[in-house]
Amino acid sequence: MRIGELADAVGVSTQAVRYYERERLMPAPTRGGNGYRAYDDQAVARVGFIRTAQSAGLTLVQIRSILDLRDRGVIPCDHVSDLIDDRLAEVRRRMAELAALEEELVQLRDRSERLNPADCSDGDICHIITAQPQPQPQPAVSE
Amino acid sequence: MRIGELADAVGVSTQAVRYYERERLMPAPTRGGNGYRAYDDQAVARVGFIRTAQSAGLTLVQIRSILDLRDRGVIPCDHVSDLIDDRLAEVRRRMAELAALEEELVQLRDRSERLNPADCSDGDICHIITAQPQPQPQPAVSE
DNA sequence: CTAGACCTTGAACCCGACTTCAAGGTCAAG
DNA sequence: CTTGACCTTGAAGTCGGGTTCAAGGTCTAG
Repeated sequence: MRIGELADAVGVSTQAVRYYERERLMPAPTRGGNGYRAYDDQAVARVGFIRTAQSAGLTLVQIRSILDLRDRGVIPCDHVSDLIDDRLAEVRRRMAELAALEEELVQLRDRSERLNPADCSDGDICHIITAQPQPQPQPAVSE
Repeated sequence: MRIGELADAVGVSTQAVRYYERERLMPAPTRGGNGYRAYDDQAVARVGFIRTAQSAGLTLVQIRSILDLRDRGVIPCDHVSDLIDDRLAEVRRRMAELAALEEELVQLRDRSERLNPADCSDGDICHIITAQPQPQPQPAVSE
């Protein structure tokens, strides 16, 4: 199987497959006489695993740590379990942040409906969003 | 007021202030005889506005669009209102995504507790995370 | 007069997961 | 024999919001 077929089979780009190889998530494949990469079904499973793990929100570094264990013959389940727990905690933290942000946005929106734009004085930029006192340097809620 | 005082007053770094100037969120300030930037209270309010808008999750490009209107003498409230609505929709979309991801992770975690690592065959990488059929190329849930 | 705390500039670097570009080699069909 | 679809490599670009580095100039206190 060539790289394009592998990529099509899993639904990723060929560049992504080469990228995984560079990043050592995929082993260097055997090569045909023409220098083309040759893959077997295991490679399909491996790229599939990578994508599934990614869809669970694991980073490529984390996924590589799983694959490294596997390649060294260690059953990675305990490690995977830890990573899932970490990720779950992170997702919940993030959800809480977003919930707080949502509330703030709803308040801003309500305010924008209550206030008359004509009252927006020249002194401030916009009366909907007004500068808050800066207790801690709040680096903003990133995505 | 010099740049360090402005930065301290708002709680940002001096580099961030210069960055806002480069990105045209802050106008080029007047300069003292020594070439130092000189700011007034309006500048403090403006940087404060930027940070507050950022904490509502607006991007610098969006914030600049607000400031541009203001600088051209247009009351930006309607535009701000639209941006807030957009952002709110985005946050809610994101929360829904995260909720789905959370559920997936909980299922994975439950599975990891049910399954015995010893049953993890050599054929797959890890029996907790198994490749799913790939209907649409799922580019993973990004943060 | 010198130390140190400020200020100036431009350029490079950071994160992650790729994509894009450039410049070529290979192979099957017509 | 050419077209076009594949494949190869390495380097660079993308996104956002800055930070870090390098190499200086300025000002104030002691």
